[in-house]
Amino acid sequence: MSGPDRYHHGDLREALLTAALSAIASHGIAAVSLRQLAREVGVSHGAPAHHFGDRTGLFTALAARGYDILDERLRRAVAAAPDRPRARLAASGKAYVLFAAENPAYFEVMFRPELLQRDDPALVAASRRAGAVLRDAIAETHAGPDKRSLELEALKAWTHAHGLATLWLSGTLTPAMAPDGIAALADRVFGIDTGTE
Amino acid sequence: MSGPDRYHHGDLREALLTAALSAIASHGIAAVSLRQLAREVGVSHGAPAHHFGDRTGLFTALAARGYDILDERLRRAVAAAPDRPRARLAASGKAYVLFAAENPAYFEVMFRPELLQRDDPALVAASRRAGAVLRDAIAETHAGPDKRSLELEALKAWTHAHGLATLWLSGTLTPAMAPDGIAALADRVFGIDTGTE
DNA sequence: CCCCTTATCTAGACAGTGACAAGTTACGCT
DNA sequence: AGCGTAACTTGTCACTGTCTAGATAAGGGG
Repeated sequence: MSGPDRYHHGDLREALLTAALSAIASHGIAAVSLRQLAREVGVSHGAPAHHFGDRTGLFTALAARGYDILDERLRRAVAAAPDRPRARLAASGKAYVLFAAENPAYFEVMFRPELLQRDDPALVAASRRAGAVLRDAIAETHAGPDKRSLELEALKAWTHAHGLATLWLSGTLTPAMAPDGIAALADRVFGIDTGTE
Repeated sequence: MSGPDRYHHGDLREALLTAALSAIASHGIAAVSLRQLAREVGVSHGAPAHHFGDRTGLFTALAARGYDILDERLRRAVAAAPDRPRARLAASGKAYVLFAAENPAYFEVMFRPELLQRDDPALVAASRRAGAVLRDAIAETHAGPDKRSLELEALKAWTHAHGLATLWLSGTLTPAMAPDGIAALADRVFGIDTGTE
């Protein structure tokens, strides 16, 4: 019962998720089909439905996992940054962009609401966790309890990082704009001093 | 030959484009099918292929049209803004976000590279035209010929506007972040003085 | 007026898809 | 040992994009 062709796969859910991830990375999210994934994993075309119910169920599970990874990346970046508020903010912005650049498949699925079940508990929880990191990093930049302006600063930082990430991933940025890679570009955009300016 | 059921549609290409636009707006881009569009327009399922060749051909034509509208919006905003460089820059950023908010279907299709033929001449030309407006608005904010820093400022403004637009459209922004609509939010993010701060 | 070229559209077929329903197999617990 | 249930298979349905060959209309010489 340990043969490769046993009835029970053993860890089909995990196998499907990783297969989906690499399929998105190599052929784009639109080209991912449940049947193809099932074929790659060596399972019948109806099997995925048991674990994810739906096509959106699979993508939702992937997105939740993506938020977890992003969360961890942000926390590490903030912890490693110099102990100055602005530096922490810039570090988290850069970490956000780098996460997107290094995990395009996760990032892509995370912001495609039509492919997600947005009220899925796991997804909502993971998303909240990651969002809190960014907001905490912002909170340090403000001494006073000006909540209104704090929210605005958080939003500015988020939109900035998100815009850079999506434009980079969509391939819209010309090579002239990013001659030395996304990391260096993020440094410049977020005003991180690398000695080049 | 002016009956509603004549063999030649007369303006099938245009009819398909507008049908696609409203279909995207109401059911999302993933739910748009060539066959459904053909059905709505009252034409056989193979007819669209003649005008667009491909599913991506239709979306490419839509995207090019979107860039033209964005171009015009940006030009008008810059022209109407106060004659101070920073004000023009903020106005163009706001116009970018408002274009996205008011034309979600166009905006969505414009930044979905997997649905587009990115080397289509009409698309490339329209995209270049719109991009030039933003860069010109930036150029005015810089007196010196510091090309490097100019490119950076243009990129910052673009990523900022693009991030805000995509986050707004994806529905990721919580209502608490934008209690008074996207226009007011854009004002705050771009630092346009509306008397609230 | 007829013919022929060209653009436009129809009709049929094919492989592939997501979803659903019903049946089959194996695991785990008592 | 037996049984409940989770895991998976098999078959089917309506639908999709794309390809093909054929039908129809419009227009321009002769």
